[in-house]
Amino acid sequence: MSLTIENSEAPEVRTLAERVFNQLQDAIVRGELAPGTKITEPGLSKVYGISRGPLREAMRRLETHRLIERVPHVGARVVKLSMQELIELFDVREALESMAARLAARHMTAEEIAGLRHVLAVHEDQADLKSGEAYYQREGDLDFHYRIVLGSHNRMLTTILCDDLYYLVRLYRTQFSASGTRPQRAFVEHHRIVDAIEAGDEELSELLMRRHISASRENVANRYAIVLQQEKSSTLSQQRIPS
Amino acid sequence: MSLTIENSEAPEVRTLAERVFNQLQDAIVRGELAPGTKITEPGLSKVYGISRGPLREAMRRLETHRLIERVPHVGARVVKLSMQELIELFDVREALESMAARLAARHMTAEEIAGLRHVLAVHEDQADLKSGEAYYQREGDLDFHYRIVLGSHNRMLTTILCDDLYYLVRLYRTQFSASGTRPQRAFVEHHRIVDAIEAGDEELSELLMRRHISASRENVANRYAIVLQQEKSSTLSQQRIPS
DNA sequence: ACCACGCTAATTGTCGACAATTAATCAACG
DNA sequence: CGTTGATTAATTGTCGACAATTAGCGTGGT
Repeated sequence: MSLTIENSEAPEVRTLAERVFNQLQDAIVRGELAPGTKITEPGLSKVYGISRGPLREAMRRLETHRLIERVPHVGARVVKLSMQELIELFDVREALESMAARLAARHMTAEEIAGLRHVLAVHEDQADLKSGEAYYQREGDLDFHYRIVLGSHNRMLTTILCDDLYYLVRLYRTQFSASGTRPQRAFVEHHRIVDAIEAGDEELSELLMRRHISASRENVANRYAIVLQQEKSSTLSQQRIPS
Repeated sequence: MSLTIENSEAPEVRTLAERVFNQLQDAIVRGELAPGTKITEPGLSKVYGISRGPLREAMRRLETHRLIERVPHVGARVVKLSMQELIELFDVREALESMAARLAARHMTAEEIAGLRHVLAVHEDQADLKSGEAYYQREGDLDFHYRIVLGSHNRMLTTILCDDLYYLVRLYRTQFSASGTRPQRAFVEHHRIVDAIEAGDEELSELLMRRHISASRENVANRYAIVLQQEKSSTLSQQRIPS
């Protein structure tokens, strides 16, 4: 019947390494494993009840996804994210996703565009319910970008963005606990991007996506600057209690 | 003097897995392992005289670099490159390297720019010696792009381009045995890009790099179209010899 | 009191063997 | 003769143990 849909509730990842990789990935992205936490192979192998073999493979995959950092003969620890790297991530996203929008304008099918508009509608309703909160909006925003990347019909681009970078995006959002964009403006921008894609306007699609992500970066940068100042003053007020 | 050059002849890869990974990577990129060749763990472990443990790790790294393709419980084989994927690679490069050029115009130091001009000069001399051949020119061209990416001072961008994609670029060049650009025009374009970077003109640097890679893509596409036609007629003439 | 050296404990790197899954061959049947 | 089925061989996935390297700690000397 279908080619890619699994038959029942358990798609059953074929290998232990893959399963523990997914579990660890989720644990890191959701913040259950704090950044900077040292990861030890015997420890995790006991926790997950598997041998060190598959676990090493899972850790190697986590390393390539930049969710953990390893140094030979020393060990691995969950990535500690810095503002510098967050800006870098936004620059990479700006480059890749603007290209994705251009290709989406060229290749996206009518069905895919319809799905995109549907996501946007649901997205908007949720934000109406809890206006300002924009909690579920994060996943909606991610879904929006995700679908445009898929719409580029560029396998390499899709792999880099969806398999390699989006986990980092989510990790940043949890660690900095900041929603990337204000719903109001983001909605408008999202709609304009879809309009451009539907019109097949490659140049405009690319330009709008570029501005959209650039605005996100500026917004996050400003938020973070404020947080930095708050922590700074807070630290100063607590200086009377050393150590 | 330089940041990325190792201190002597043997930087001493600390682990067996890393060494065999480098060896396999070289073997694949240089074409010693033909595309589509099936890779078997016991076989390679005997060839390289190591156990299957480190070898599996090396193969996993090769997989993430897209140099081999693996399917669970079945095996791995060297990537078979298609024209479709080559175009995809060029699109990704266009997006990332144009961003790199923009950031390079913003962040590149005087020393780095001087090094870039030096590469261009050597590059040109070699092409003067063996005009038309453009054999060493490939490495020179790669070195040029490499340095601009480093000049972006964006660690994430550098990792994606230099560690993940450039091996694929080299692999494509060996498999299709086609130098990406004609030396004449490439030289001019390279010089203009460096000029723009030195002038700190972000917009122009990005635009020129984008055109440069786009032109490369068109050139390769045309060459490949010709090769396709040749093979087509050649196959037709050999149809009298089946099997 | 401070620095240097050696030792110990823990973790990573590596190895060989066993179990599970897959693909292919061969035989039997329609 | 084609097709289906089971058996067999090979490869991958997994495991536990051993070796190598590192970091921390304690001791001794200056």
